[in-house]
Amino acid sequence: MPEIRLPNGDCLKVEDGSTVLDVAQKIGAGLAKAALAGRIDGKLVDLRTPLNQNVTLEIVTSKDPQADDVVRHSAEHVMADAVKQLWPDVQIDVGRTDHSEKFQYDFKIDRAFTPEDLEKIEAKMKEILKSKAPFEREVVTREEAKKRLEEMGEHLKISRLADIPEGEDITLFKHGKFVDLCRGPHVQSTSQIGAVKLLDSSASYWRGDESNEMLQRIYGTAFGDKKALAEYLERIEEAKRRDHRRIGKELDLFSVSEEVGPGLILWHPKGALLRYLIEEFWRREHISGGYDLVFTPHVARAHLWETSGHSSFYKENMYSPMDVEEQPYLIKPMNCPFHIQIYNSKLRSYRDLPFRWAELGTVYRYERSGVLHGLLRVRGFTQDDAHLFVTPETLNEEITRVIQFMVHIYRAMGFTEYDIYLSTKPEKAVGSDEDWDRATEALRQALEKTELPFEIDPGEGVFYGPKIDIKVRDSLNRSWQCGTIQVDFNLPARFNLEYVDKDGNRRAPIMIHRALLGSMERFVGCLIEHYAGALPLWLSPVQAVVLPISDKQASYAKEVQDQLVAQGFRVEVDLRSEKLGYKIREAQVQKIPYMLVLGEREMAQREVSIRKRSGQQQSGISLEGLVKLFREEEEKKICER
RNA sequence: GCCACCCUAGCUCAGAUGGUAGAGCAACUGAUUCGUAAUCAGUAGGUCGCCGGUUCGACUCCGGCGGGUGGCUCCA
Repeated sequence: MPEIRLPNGDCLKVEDGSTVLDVAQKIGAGLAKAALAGRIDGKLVDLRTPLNQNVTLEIVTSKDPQADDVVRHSAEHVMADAVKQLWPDVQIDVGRTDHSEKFQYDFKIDRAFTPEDLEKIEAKMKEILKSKAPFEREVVTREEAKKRLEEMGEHLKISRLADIPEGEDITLFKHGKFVDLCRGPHVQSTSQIGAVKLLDSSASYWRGDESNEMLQRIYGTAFGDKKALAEYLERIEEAKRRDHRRIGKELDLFSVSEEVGPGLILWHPKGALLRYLIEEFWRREHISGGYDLVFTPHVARAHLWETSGHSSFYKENMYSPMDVEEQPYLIKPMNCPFHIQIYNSKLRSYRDLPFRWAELGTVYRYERSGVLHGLLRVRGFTQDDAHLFVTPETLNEEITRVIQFMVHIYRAMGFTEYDIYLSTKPEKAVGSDEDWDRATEALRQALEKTELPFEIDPGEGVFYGPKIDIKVRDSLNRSWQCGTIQVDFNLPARFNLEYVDKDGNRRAPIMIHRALLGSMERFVGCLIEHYAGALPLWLSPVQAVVLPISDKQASYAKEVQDQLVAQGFRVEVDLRSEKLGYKIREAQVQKIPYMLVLGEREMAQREVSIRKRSGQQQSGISLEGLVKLFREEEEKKICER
């Protein structure tokens, strides 16, 4: 008789063949009713999983962080069921529930689902939920599973059978008449899926490979109750309101012109000012952080890219060569070979190392039309790049230093939470396994030293080396790929980089490639969404607008503007003969941090009244007081929203 | 690039079944001088993304191209 250990420390003896659900029933009827899944030794399992050995078991109810995943996974089955009922010839592939609050399922069908189809499917799903069909689990042999799937005409699914490792139970899950090859976990019955909503449909390649046929994928979400769904939909609306493309237009920050070409950003004056402010901060911090700034050209002879390996390993992202006096030249997709040329311009000594060379380097990469997206994915962008040339002795120390510097910069920009990934050797790669191991190990050790939590992302490194990717979390808890740190033994070898060591021997330096913000384009897009356009004072293109109540205060208004401008602030004045409410609304829509209201009173006292974009008001502020207030807020870099 | 959808005034959007277009906001002009998110009136503004086809006639139907959106794949 297996012994089951419970979270409260209790031990429970159960009969052979008892399931997770049986245990829930034994502990309490109420708990059994609320049970959505189990967790055995930390791993999520289906309620119907038999307990054959001594384990630690936790019953997952709606309060569990993973509860929604179970609900969504169950909804996946319900959706596949609904689609099969509506289109009996459809073949199901697989579903997926990730942690993005969505589930999906792929279908082989010779049409694309329309929004009306989704409505029909959703209606059918709701019928199924009402039917309160219980989920049933059946363990079968491989042959039996194959036979059953063949009978159902699920040929795509049969190929998935081969993915199940030998020795693992092959389980079929059934609710109503619908049977699916699946591992679970599922809720007890469809009635526990409180709310479903289909979100979208699109095509996707079978097994994610673009040489395969396309399947139709439907995305949906599900929650235990309707309130949670409503909150989710509200979050989606909020994300739409913050869309940097929308805010970028509203605040007149940037645009893309069909005439110029897709993925090529035009920075309008206010957007350019925002970028300038970030860049100035970036340059100052780099100089004080031990970096040197460099500038390099936008094109180089094709030969340079052959030496670097880009011509073979990065070809699909590079634009066609141009002819310059019968020599082929290429537009740069990366800055590294140029910095390498600077390194190679003279003989280097170990005493000179490390070099830390930073450049806001504009690169051009061919991105397929379908992937372009606002400022986040473009064809021409400026990386906040740097290359460090270091000796093996200081490699780890330098990586640690880069990570710490990066965190410092992110904090200043208002980002305090990160997801960090260590990406290892990809399939297409240059260099020996030994170098790759050394480089990967260096990154890992540096990360461990900083005590920042990270995950391994296998096979996701760049062709010349492994990397650390840093994603910042925004105010909606979404994560954005920004920084990257890469260790590289390959380019130094390809370009024969060397330095003279203490003993007089020549050795190869190691390169660290790194970008913190990623690119100015992406980072500004990210900032806009993080702050919903309400940028902190130090980054606001317009920091304050002076609003005289009537024409009588016009000259005083200009005087206030002039004085603040003279103090280095970015201040506008609205002299139009509009009512105060109108001017405030406009400033509010423009997300200007401070509105300075001037009427008879203020003019007489030579003061201003302030209204923050938060709605907060304060009157009787002297100009000196205002300057002090602004300076302090700029210094803090923190934004009140 | 692939799949689906979309493209009407600067912006947001209306415009069954084919008969060459409208609203709100913005802009401009005038009046208003009004204390914390929209004062009133008037004016102007569109070869309905582009090219071709069908038709007596196309913003509406068909085809091609361009651009966009959501995915797939890829990525700073």
